[in-house]
Amino acid sequence: MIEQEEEIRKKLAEKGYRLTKQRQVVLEVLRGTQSHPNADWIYQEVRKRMPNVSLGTIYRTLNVLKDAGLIQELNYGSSSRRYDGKVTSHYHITCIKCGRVMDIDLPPFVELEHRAEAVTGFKVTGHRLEFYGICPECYSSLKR
Amino acid sequence: MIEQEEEIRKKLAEKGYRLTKQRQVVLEVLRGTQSHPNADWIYQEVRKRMPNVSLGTIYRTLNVLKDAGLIQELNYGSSSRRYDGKVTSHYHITCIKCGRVMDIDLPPFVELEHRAEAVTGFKVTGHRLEFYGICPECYSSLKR
DNA sequence: TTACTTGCAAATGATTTGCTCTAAA
DNA sequence: TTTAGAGCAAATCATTTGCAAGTAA
Repeated sequence: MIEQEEEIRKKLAEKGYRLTKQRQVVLEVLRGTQSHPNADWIYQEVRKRMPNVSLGTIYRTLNVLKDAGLIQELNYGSSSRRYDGKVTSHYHITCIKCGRVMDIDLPPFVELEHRAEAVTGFKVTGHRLEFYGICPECYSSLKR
Repeated sequence: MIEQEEEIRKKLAEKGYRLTKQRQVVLEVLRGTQSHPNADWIYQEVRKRMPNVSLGTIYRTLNVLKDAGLIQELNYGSSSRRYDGKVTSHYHITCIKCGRVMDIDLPPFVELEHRAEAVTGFKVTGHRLEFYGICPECYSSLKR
């Protein structure tokens, strides 16, 4: 399930980074949650295993992991950036009541990029699609 | 072309806001540009016409105009929020080389929301779709 | 007249950075 | 052994807020 340590080391090395204990733990924390946490939440989790880690290291680590293609950054919407241990392209939906972010099980709509390319003249390299709505829990509490 | 002053006043009044000179000028600046500027750029522009305006007022004004539905906030991606004088729903494309943001002339894909709703169980209220790519200018300079 | 708004400056929150020491390769 | 990385604290950047004075309705 979890990517081999050597695989991770290799991806880091390609960008000139080393594999450190801190980077390993951040990655494990991110892969071990369904939530899409921000730096501070990750910091609290990592501290449980490494009490001396600093928030600055968390930020630096997240940028390194992102640069190495090991994690994904989801910074649209809220005031702080959120991270995702999944790197395969997929969409998210945010609950406008409780702020929860969920993965959406839909394949990427590549045809959207073709249409954008045709209309703009840009060489389109990617897209981001974010849905907003009310989650089942919040929806039922609205009716109560 | 430009919405009537009374129309603007009405939209503000619906939310309990007054129409002030500052709000008028910010709105005019935003409607008078094709770019999708951030608060600081708007501040510089407004200062040309109102030298005593403060940056705090710009921020407050942008939030008021957004709340009244007179402008749109585009805060995904870059470190500072960008604003758009158009409120009709449309998509954007960002050049990953020069940072330019352009409007895309495509109708909203409402069927995407239906598919997300079917898959997640959320009551979907909206979506945001952002494209990334290389603009024609940057693309041709790459080949030089 | 009376709230709502402004300008100003200080405060806040998220993220980055400089520096010295530590540890990965 | 060499050089990237960690921890700590200070710095930075974008945005918000408290307050006294100004102004739209």
